[in-house]
Amino acid sequence: MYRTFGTATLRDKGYDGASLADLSAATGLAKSSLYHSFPGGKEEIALHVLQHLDAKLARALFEPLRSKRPPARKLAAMLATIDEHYDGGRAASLLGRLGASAERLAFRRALGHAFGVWLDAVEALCLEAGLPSAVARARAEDLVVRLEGELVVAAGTGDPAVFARTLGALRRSLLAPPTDD
Amino acid sequence: MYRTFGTATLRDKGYDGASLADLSAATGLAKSSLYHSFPGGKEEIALHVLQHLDAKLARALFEPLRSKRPPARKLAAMLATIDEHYDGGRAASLLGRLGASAERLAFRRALGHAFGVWLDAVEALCLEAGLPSAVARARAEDLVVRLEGELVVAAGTGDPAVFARTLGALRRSLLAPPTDD
DNA sequence: GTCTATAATAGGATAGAC
DNA sequence: GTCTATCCTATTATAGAC
Repeated sequence: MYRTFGTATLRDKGYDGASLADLSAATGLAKSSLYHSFPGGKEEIALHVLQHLDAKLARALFEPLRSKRPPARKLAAMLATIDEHYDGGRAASLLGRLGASAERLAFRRALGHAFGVWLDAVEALCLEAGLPSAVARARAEDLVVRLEGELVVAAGTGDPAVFARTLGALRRSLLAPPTDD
Repeated sequence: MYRTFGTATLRDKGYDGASLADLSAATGLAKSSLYHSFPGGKEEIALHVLQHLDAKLARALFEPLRSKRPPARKLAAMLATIDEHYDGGRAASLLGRLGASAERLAFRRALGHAFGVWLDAVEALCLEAGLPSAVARARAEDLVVRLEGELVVAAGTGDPAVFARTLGALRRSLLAPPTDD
């Protein structure tokens, strides 16, 4: 079950950009050794990495919800986790990168599930804060959309600084009473 | 100067995923013919496509600003153009895709410029609507972030429908008086 | 400017020794 | 389970005819 990684390689280079040689170098295992653990080759490796992220997301996002702190605190904790995970906007999104290769139906299910986990966690937080059901879902979508978009724009403009601004905006607005939404 | 395209191929498959064979098929030109026009190979082709998009963005986004219609109308026109360009959320973002290969410094400049053009156009619209300078820039960033993020999430979840919701939200909120922002 | 042909290399994948 | 060696194909790129 291994140094499950290759995660950073796939995140940074994308599915097509990451070669087996890259993954071999990153894991310290020869290519043929990778095939021993993952007979399906690169696709199976990527899938494994995705499922690993899925589990990590579930842990990182749902765990904080179980405490008895007020929703605003939980949101802050959630955003701090996200900030760390994405290295303040400098790291790319694995979900975004692999989503680019989402024609591969092997990835569709896994990606859909991972995004679902994320959206469900944020939605649950919104509901706990007393927002109506429809608003909660829309707010959750908005959070995920803005974070993923932020990473795209940060990479495109070379400026990761705006990531912090978006995190701040989300912290202030996500749980606000519904008005214009 | 050619069927400048290959655009769709690069947008759909990404830089690493699009082979010269793909680009050859898409343009109808033999690979060696592509090298005649673009001695720098795939990288030069991608750069050319990026610059073409840059020009298209400038045309599509700044042109509407020149009319005498009220800002809200201009915004609606801008969003309609964007909706069409991204096929209602079904088409990927070329900027996002090539941004994934932004380590290539050849792309950094071009990407930064294209995003700058887009941001400037939206900022100009916000300023025209009377928003303070800092708010205008932040709103512009927010629009671009949300649209790029929307495309990532649409691809990842397989659901392009939320794109329309985000366009609607932007139409209603982009030029609103500054409050919580 | 466009083509066919071909070179050179990198990529994904397998065989078989240890 | 890990390695070296190898295979085959795809990929980038060039040469040279038309």
